[in-house]
Amino acid sequence: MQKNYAHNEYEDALYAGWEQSGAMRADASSSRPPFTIPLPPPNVTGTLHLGHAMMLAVEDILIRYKKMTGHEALWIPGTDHAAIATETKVLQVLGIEDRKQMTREDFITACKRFAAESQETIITQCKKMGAWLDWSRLAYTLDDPRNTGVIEMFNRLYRDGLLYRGYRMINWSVDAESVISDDEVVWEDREETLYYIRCGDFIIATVRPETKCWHSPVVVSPHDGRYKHLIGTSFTAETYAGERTFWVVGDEHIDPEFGSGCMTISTLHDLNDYEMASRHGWDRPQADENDSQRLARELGLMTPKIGFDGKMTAAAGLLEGLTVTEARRQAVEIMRQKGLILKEEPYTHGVPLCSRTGCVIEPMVSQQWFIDVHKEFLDAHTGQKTTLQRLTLDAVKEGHVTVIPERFEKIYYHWIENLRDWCISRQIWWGHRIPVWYDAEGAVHLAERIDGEYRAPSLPGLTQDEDTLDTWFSSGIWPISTLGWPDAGADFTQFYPNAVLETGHDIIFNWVARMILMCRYATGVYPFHTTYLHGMVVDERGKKMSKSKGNGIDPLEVIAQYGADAVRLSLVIGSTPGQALALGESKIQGYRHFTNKLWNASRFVQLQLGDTPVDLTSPLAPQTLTEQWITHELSAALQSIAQSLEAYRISEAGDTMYHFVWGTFCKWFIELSKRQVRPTFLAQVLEHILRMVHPLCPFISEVCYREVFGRPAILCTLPYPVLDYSNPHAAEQFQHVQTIVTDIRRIRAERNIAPSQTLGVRIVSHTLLEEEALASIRHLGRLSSVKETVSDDHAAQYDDVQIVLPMASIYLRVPVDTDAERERLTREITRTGLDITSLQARLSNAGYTANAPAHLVAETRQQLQQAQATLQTLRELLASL
RNA sequence: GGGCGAUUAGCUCAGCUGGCUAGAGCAUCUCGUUUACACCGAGGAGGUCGCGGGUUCGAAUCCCUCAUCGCCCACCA
Repeated sequence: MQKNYAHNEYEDALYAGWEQSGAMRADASSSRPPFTIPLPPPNVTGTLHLGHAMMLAVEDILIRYKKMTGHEALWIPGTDHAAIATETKVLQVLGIEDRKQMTREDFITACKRFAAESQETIITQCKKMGAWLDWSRLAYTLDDPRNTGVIEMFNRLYRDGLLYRGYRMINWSVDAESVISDDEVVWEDREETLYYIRCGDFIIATVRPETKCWHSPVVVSPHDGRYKHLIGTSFTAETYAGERTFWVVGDEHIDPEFGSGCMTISTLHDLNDYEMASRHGWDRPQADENDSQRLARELGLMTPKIGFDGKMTAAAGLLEGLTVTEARRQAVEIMRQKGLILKEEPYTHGVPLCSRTGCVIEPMVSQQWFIDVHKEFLDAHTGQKTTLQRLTLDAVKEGHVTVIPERFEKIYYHWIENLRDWCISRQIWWGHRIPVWYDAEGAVHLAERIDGEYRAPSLPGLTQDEDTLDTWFSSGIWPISTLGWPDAGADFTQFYPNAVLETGHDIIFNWVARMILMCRYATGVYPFHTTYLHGMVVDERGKKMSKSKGNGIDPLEVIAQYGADAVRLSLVIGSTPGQALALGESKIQGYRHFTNKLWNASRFVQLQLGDTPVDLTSPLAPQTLTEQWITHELSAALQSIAQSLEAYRISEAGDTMYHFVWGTFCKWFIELSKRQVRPTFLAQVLEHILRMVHPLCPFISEVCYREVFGRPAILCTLPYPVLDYSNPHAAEQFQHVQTIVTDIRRIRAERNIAPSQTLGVRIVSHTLLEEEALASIRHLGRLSSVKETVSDDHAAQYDDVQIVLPMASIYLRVPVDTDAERERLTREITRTGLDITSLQARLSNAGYTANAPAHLVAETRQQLQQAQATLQTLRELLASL
């Protein structure tokens, strides 16, 4: 073995070996208990970022651990076609502005080609992290089996009456030329101008002057003394687009304090205005209409001012055809000239933006497909009436799905309780085309399933809906579609429901909630029992990483530099679910040192072992006290790690592992092995450690295993080590050894005594140390001799430096520097005195002795006794100097 | 506007249901070429646990007020 671990020489080859072995493939006919994780599918067009790296690390640790503890672990990889994201990217690559410059067929071909090329990239990159994925089950949201699932889901919802097509106000992304869901809208505070515009005798305040070009009600508060007597009157007034008719209406929505206390409305371009219009019955013909409703109808209040191309319509008069931005500029200019603008003031407010393209969202009214989440239907699985909303809420409320961390449950409830119908149609081309065909009368026909495959209905003269499905529709059935649903094959039977869904907390709504909704609806069983939400990875100063800021860490670069294991540890240790993780390169470097440490520990074992064969099948049989102690510690560490992992406390498990390997095994046990060693035992301990470390550090653990034991094992297929060994006596002995050795070392450091200079030492202890413990002290403390007695009858030898410990006094035979010694003793006395004061205070408190648990009180008493004895000895020492 | 989280050593963070002198890693200081490792070893320094109250025998931990930072939801003509 070389002196340093060269990860680059091993990682890719190891991964290739795992793949070729076939061991990554899960067996659907296995009798072992299943443990399934669906990999949250990265976008096909994406490249690996730290969020993916975090996800892969966490899930891989769980999968490997579960596999090693006797589960049939299945981790299904896949990618997402990422509808709008991919379209945007493909348009960029093709260098065209609008998909309509191509035929639908050609554009989709271009998307397919791009997706296919891209997918290879992300898959290769996932492998770099060491992910134990079952590539034989690789899925893609747009492949045939998943397509079947999508259509099946659509048809079932339709037949249960849970899908409807209707006109609604939606978020229109002008650049994507599509509706997008509320979750794809991001709000940004922008400083714009609030214009005060003359409208007859009224002054209206608006940030959207370009929309003030059409007939409209002037809406005022019904309680506003300034205007309420005018309600019901009408008038004509000048707008930038010419003379229009206005009529005064009262509505509670108006805040008399804001702006001028009145406004005109744009029914088709603002949600509140649209709702107001429908509240007042302006949006449809009324049987017994009032003046306001008549005007609305006659003057065409429901006339669009902005088209789906983002340009002004004929309603804008001479500004027809301009973009909204340009129209705003020119409208203001015209109104200024006409003297209609009375005041302009800066105004900061939230502006809705498209998260995919960054353009401003135009609220528009259009015909879309929706999932009705509030409608009651008969749940085929329970025979009960319910709603999709209720099913989704019950998932967490009734404990079918546990959310980690718990606080996200509240957030989940809040969101589901306010759940709105889900708009699932998109006006883009890349994705699952809505599986609906219309006949000449507009009646809906669904796809027909023949020989397991869905086909267009056989009736002639049908046309398919032009739109595609929201990308989250196919992601929503991911936990079942990856297992072959709607067919209840071996995979579905064996591996459903999934165990854990692990993802970032940013997509709890648009993904997690929707999977719960769809999968429970489709199968009657909730799709996973645990949702683990990892935190977002941010930079060292807590800022979001982004390419534009240049503060991002590229996982591939750091993997190349420090190794995948180090990257994994740095993402997992010190990271709390749901909590942002600040990651800097120094942290990764730190864990690189750890992997190198493990490498060198293995190297030491290899050197000790030579050609001696090791029987790795026989159980660990400690003989000496030292061996008993390390076995005890190893057993405790294994138990602790298992407990942590079972409870999804991965950081805690990593921390325990790290400290056992470095702090206990390397720092103490290997050093002790240099005095006396049984190489086969040492090797066996290492072998346990490598298996223990494997889920966290799959590469280095396996490399070391092969190097030391000379056999090409795949650690993931071996059992996770379990030791049921406890030896409190050995543990206590070495607790003393460690304390005493540390104190001796401190004195050496303080007195500048060279390590090469050996010292004599005499220990007077209350609990006798075993011969082996004494020998260990002699070895680690670099001592020439160690003597031990129980009685302190030689305490008079004050030419020695005496260290006073609770369980022993240690006499170090070194030249005494009186001044230094006085200083040290005074310091010790002060500290012990403080301890005594605090212990006495605690014990003299009647409440403490009465209320605290008995063992705590007894412990305190004992501590006080020891401290008092220590103080006594220290004082005598000081006095004798 | 509503909600959630964070605030602990110079930096990044642990600290689970209240109970040992509040812990790690990195950085820093001193010493060190002891037959795995300088990507190392030994030792040290460094914290009134954001502020102020409260509950309790006992609070970093539970409750309240405030402050700062961050996130989420809703949304303002």
